[in-house]
Amino acid sequence: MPKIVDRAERRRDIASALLRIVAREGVEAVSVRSVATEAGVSAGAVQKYFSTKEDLFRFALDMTSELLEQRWNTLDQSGNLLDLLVRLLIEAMPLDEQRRAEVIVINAFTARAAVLPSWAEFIRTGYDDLQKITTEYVEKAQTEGHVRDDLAASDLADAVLALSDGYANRMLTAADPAALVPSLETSVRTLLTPMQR
Amino acid sequence: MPKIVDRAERRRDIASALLRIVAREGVEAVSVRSVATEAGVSAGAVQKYFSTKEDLFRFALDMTSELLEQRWNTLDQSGNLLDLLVRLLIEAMPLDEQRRAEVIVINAFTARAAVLPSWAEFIRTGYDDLQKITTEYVEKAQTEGHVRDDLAASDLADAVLALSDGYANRMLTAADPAALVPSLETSVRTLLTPMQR
DNA sequence: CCTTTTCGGATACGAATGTATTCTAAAGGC
DNA sequence: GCCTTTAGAATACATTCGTATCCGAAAAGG
Repeated sequence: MPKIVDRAERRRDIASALLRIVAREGVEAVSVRSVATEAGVSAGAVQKYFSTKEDLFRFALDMTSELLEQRWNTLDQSGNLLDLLVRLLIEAMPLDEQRRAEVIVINAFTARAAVLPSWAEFIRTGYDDLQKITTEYVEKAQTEGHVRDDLAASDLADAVLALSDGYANRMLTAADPAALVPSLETSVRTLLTPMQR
Repeated sequence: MPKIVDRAERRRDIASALLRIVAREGVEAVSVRSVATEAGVSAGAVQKYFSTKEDLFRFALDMTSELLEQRWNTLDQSGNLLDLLVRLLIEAMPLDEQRRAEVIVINAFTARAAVLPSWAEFIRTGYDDLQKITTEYVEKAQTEGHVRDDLAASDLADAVLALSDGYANRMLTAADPAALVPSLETSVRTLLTPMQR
């Protein structure tokens, strides 16, 4: 009896529109109406799928994480763990519009989380998970001898995540973002490569 | 004949109010009215000193840079250049309300710069200056033998700035920001210390 | 074919925004 | 002591915002 649509896909469509706006005009350009226009629907339709603006933002953030994860999973898994880690990091850099949007969205959420306790927990949890995964990754790389083991894996993971974040931020406003990639790679390898080569 | 006030100081007062709001409630809580209330004046007074909201933000950003620079200049200059650099970096971390505000403001501006070309140049120039200064600093430290010289100073400077940025961002939402300081110090020293110790 | 349910467009509304304009109170030079 | 200039409060105004409400259209099962 009812008119049936793929609700999940519709939500992704709308969230994608939000991400495009963020990439092109920034977070402050996001409104229910601007997202609706970008998605080619009315504001009422957006409200149908997201009862509130915060819902919409949360969904877009979740979707961003998933997209990033998907891209990681489809990555070339050959080579040693250090080489793979370097590829993962470069994959996370804002080198095209899609990834620019992701970085900007994550930044925007971090900024909000710095000030809204409820969001802080959300972001912190995500970050802690990432830190944990990275630490385990580094530990494995250490046992395989591709990463120095004279420092704690968790400290190295912190450093790697900070480097990743810092370079990503820098690339957002750099005249030629891609030009920073070699520097990123050098930094990570320098930090992680075992000594006495 | 006229009523006379210290115009420059008044502007700083108002900009400080903005920074306090940013630290406490985030950038989206900043409006002409909220800043006026925080500064204890009317919205009309704020308009008297800043013709537009963007002027106000720009001034606050400039002031932030100056505050940071001032703090650096009053820092203990003893010890070798690597130790001093580590102190500089820790000094830039958001470990109290004042520095939290600075980091959040800079983040907010970077986010805007990623999307508004006119702001991009502003931020980029500031970043390029910082990169240049840091590079010169690293070069000096290299000639004094406190920093490894098997890598280009400019790459090391990039890495240091990225680490600084990344750790600062992380601390914004971390449950215990100060707990990350040792990790930051270890990372920087590991990256910069000459080999064969 | 008709009825029921959902889709999604249109409109309404109060709050908040940036900015322009207007007004009055005060301060210092003549 | 008056007069000019400025500080800064008050008010006004058009926009935009998020959200609530209401409506017609379309689709599928009976």
